[in-house]
Amino acid sequence: MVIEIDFNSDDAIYLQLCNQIILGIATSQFHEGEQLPSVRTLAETIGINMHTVNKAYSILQQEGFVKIDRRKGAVIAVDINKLQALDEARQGLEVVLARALCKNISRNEIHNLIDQIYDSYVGI
Amino acid sequence: MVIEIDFNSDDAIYLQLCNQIILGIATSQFHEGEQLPSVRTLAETIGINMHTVNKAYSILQQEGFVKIDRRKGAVIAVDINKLQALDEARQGLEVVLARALCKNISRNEIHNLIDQIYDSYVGI
DNA sequence: TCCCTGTTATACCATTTATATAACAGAGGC
DNA sequence: GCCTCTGTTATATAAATGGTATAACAGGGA
Repeated sequence: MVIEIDFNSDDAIYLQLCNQIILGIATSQFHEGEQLPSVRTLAETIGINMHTVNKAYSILQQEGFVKIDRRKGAVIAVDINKLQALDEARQGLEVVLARALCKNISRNEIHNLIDQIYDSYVGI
Repeated sequence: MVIEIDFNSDDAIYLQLCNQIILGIATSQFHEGEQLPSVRTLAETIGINMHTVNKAYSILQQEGFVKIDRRKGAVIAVDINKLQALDEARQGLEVVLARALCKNISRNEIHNLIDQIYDSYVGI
């Protein structure tokens, strides 16, 4: 999977890294058990510091998307905690929906966006 | 409207302030044309610095939620740019949905969350 | 033994966040 | 005119964050 970092983004590099990898898992570009590049090689590939990659991996581990093994490095291993995941999804949606509602975006328009994005992730 | 700031939050104070006010608009606790407290009084009320409030108001102005008048201060004035708003909503949803999909949250569960949140905002 | 892995520690610099003062200009009320 | 309210602007400071740069350590595989 190609990981792209926008160095002009407002988002921190380690956050973009996290999001890209999560997106990769969601779109089946990364599959359970697959090894991610080592912190040193990925840092070299992208052209950033080792510690920045390490920070991203550590957060992904903490959030239950990978497990880190001293031998193999970071391995995709999604830990499912449905209740917690639902709660986090709700919190994220609340922020997005408040903005959308202010801007006169209808409930249906949001539902349509959801379907579009889900389709693009899982394949139609 | 009561504005609550969590000083232990990871989110910056000015960001929490923005989100609270946007939430207030979405839930009709603030209505078009209503004046927000002056930067000094709101800062005093919350117990933070004037410039922190000023930063939040400036961002809200930039994002098209308020207009700032030297005489009246910040006034709720939502500027509707549907295309841009839809695009921003999509970007926000993409991040939330990627995480949700990884954690085995179904499309229907998301749709239900959307309905719940929308209902809680506009009143059933 | 050598090399690869993550881990840890330290230092450094730039940016961001938040605070603290201070002063300025426009507008409204008296 | 005077006072007071608005936002605006300019500094300065302290703390936290983001990112980089080195270096060294320990575990495991070839």
